[in-house]
Amino acid sequence: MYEVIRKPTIVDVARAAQVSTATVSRVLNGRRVDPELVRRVRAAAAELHYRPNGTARSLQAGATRLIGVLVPDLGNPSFSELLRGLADATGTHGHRLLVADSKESQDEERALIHELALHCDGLVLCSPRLPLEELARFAVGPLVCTNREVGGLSMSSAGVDSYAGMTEVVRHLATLGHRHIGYLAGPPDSWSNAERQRALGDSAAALRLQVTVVQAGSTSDDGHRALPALLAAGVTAVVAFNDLVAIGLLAGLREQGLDVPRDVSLAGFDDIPVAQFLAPPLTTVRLPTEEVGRQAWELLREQLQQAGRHGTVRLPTELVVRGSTGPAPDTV
Amino acid sequence: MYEVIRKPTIVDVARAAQVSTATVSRVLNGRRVDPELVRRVRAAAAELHYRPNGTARSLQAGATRLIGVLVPDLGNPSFSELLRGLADATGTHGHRLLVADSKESQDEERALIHELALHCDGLVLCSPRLPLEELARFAVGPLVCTNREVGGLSMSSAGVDSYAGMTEVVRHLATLGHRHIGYLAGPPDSWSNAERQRALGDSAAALRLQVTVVQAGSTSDDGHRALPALLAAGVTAVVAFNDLVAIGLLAGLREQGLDVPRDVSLAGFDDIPVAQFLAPPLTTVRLPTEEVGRQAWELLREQLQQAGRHGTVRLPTELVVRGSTGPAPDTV
DNA sequence: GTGAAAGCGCTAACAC
DNA sequence: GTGTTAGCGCTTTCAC
Repeated sequence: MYEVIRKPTIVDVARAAQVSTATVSRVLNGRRVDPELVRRVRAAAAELHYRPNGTARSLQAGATRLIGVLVPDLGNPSFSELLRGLADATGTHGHRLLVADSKESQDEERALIHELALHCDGLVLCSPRLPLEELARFAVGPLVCTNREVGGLSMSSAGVDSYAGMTEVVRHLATLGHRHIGYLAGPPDSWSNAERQRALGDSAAALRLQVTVVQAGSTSDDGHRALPALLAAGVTAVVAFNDLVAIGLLAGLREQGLDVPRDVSLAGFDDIPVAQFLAPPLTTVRLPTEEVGRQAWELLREQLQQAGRHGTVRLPTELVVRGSTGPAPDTV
Repeated sequence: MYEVIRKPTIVDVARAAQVSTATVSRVLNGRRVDPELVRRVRAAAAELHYRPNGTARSLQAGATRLIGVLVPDLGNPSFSELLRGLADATGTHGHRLLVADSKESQDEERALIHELALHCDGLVLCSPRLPLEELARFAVGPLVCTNREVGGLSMSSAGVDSYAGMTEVVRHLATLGHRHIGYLAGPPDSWSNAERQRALGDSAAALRLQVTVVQAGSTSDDGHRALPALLAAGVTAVVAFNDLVAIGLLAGLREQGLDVPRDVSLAGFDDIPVAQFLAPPLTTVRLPTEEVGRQAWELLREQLQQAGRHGTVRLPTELVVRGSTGPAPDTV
């Protein structure tokens, strides 16, 4: 008996079991087959350490059961959470995730979308940074964007209502007596950021508040760096693009000997797990990020079942008031 | 001109360009071809919106350029970081990541490994929870484990030197005068946890320190819940399985009116990004997690190039002393 | 330099 | 029930 060097195929199993490849296939896929033959096939497969080739199956089936996911930054906990929701939902339907990180680069994003599309049945683009008209070109296959408006294009969209969330947090701050609010802006290409900034502008106008926008980013370091500009502006409350940014700012304020919320109130977006454990616990707009992932899969599944059937899901946010926001300090 | 309903294949392009499929293939893959034909093929491909089928390519090539990655919890920032390193490294070699989350379940882990293996050229198992002997059965293809000893088995291993890290942090605490140290243990199946606990035991014995181990887990909630047991034991310093757990405990201590580090010193593992922004900033054992991901790819790549060629990489840790550890309180 | 044809490993008609 | 065979879409000899 000679060792098979190359990986055993269904042909090898068939030969060893003295049956046809069709029978092997049937046994492997649980079709009705004579018990004796089942036994022989099973034995041969085990003997040869046979493992079916997924690629060949996919080619034959015309589908890979792979879903491509593109995120701007794998390190951001809020994308991890989305990924988790997505992995969970797709997993129950036997689909797996092909994950790529565009590192906030539009060029990478473009290249990766092209590449992922070759291997996947559908694509989920998380907070894509590419302009809408360019995204439209990829809408040839099943496609869902998260946290990104898609206009009337033939793709689906799942996201949260950032506008309402921001409106709510601004109202909360206004109620506490704050008249000058700072905003630590997120990545310039981020649609969520634009949406939050727009809501802030609208709310501030309606409530006659002053607003100072400082460009930050999406990480704690970005928030930390933004402190000086914020202090110079003389705001009494700050809303950060996300919790990570808020955390960086919080640390900076503490280093300056400023107390939160006595001297400055602070709120974030996301409600990442650590938010509640900070000192003070962070007031934040909770986003159902994991649920966005699950909804994205549902939308994609609809497209998979019936091409061209796209929809939009916008999930509500919830203001979680904790210790980092308080009454505005008395002003002279 | 009728619309092609099914996706256009290389045959459609060949027909439209009046050339053979071989020529189309050559053009697509940048082989030498008559410029005029190149033009025609390009035009036809564009006209038909042709996209090559990645599955067919993979089948023909005998490789998918897909790497399966299994993590116990996608929500844990330290796995995100590893994923990032891995995505980065594999990406530069044209490989993509097939990601699955076992949710800390051994059954899921087993099932997912089987499934991933069908579609991938190689596997990276992050902190696998399955017993070693079972893992060995999967070592038929290229395989790398992270943060897991693999004995003499035919697989590679990339990880950090948890033992040395724990030894260092214990010495640090002993130097500060602590004589009774608490350990918030991680997931029971985690090899890293076992390693850290072993190091703690050894160090404590050498330094004649008392140790109290409290079972926690890997999340902040786990750390938070462990507080009562720890207080009852009367420790003056605590080492947590990871930073997340430490954060939960830190919040709990604060709620009890206890000051860190005046009343209790606290240290974690990982040095996740928020660690430095906490109040007080967290003393922790920094693990080069992203680098572990990169090294895992290098080890896998070696196996891909030459079957059976496995190795082990153990990266050094670094104690980062911040504000959460201080002198032991005077004891009566 | 180009085309015809074989074949990657599997499944699904289709005959028997 | 089981075997034979034709593909799935692509790349790659091998002739020409």
